[in-house]
Amino acid sequence: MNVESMYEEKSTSALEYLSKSGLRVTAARRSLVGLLAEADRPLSVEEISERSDGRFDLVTVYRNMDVFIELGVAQSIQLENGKALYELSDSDGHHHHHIVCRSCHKVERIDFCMGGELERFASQKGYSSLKHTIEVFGLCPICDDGGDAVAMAKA
Amino acid sequence: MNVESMYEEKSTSALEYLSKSGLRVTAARRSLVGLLAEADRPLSVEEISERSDGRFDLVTVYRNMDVFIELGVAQSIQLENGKALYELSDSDGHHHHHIVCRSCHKVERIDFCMGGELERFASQKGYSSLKHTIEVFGLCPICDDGGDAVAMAKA
DNA sequence: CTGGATGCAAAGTTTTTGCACTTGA
DNA sequence: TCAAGTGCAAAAACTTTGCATCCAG
Repeated sequence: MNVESMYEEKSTSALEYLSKSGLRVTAARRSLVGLLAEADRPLSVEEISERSDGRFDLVTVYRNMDVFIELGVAQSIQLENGKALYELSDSDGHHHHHIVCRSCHKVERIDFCMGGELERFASQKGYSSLKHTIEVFGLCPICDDGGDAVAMAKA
Repeated sequence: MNVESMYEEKSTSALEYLSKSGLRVTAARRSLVGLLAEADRPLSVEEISERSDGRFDLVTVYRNMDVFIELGVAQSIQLENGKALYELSDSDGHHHHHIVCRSCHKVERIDFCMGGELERFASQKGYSSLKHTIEVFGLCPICDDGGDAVAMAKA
């Protein structure tokens, strides 16, 4: 399978799920899902808006990201500064986490998840509808070198 | 040791650390640290402000929480909605995480941390200055019962 | 003393809301 | 058809900045 058809599959399954859930597959939602599917990394609201090229409004991003997350079609990463990045969920339900560079905001995927134990613990405590977030923040190799220089430039 | 002296110890060690770091121990910082030490759970900026009873300004909360976090004296929890809660770090450097009820926002402490493996992984990838966040979100036993009722009321 | 810290007011940023219009099912 | 979804504009919520004043060291 080539890369394009992978994106297509990801989009299609997300849109089908919307439809099955009784929600409409609008032009804006097609674009939004497509754009997220093609992105090689989680995007901020601002980035999504930039890449939309006027096909839909900022408000539509906010409203639909809420919808997508509620539905489980997308998920968000909360950065240290309170801003969020969004990405489509893996269609196979596979769960993963991220390493985020706190300087350049590059996001690297960590393809394993150790949340099971945590959720089991929470479950024992009587909690339901569990979700979890696990993110690692650090300086990536590139920014680590440049880091001191940047710090000095600011001083 | 009674509860009050525990709070006192927590505050004192945080304030001493400020001082050692060359920062001033002001009245506002005393209050702020004291208030966080006495709280039985992480607080939002709004809650901190409410509990300050006019002893310091909202701006002072923002500015000092940044300082405290930079220093490692406090840490934040990013909620699903992008808002943050703040708490003093354990003075022994012991690391812990939380279960947050997504309905009533009650926060329960999870007294173990499985972040070591993650940070090791990130470290191997060349990342430095690592930190991680692990939070579990769910409905607490109380809200789980009420949950349906609330959902119906909204519909 | 004096530079770090604070308070107040004002600006900047991000997110939500209201409402008329459009459109997918 | 006609409610769900959208865009625009305006409001609300949240956070940061500038600057005069204050006070901890």
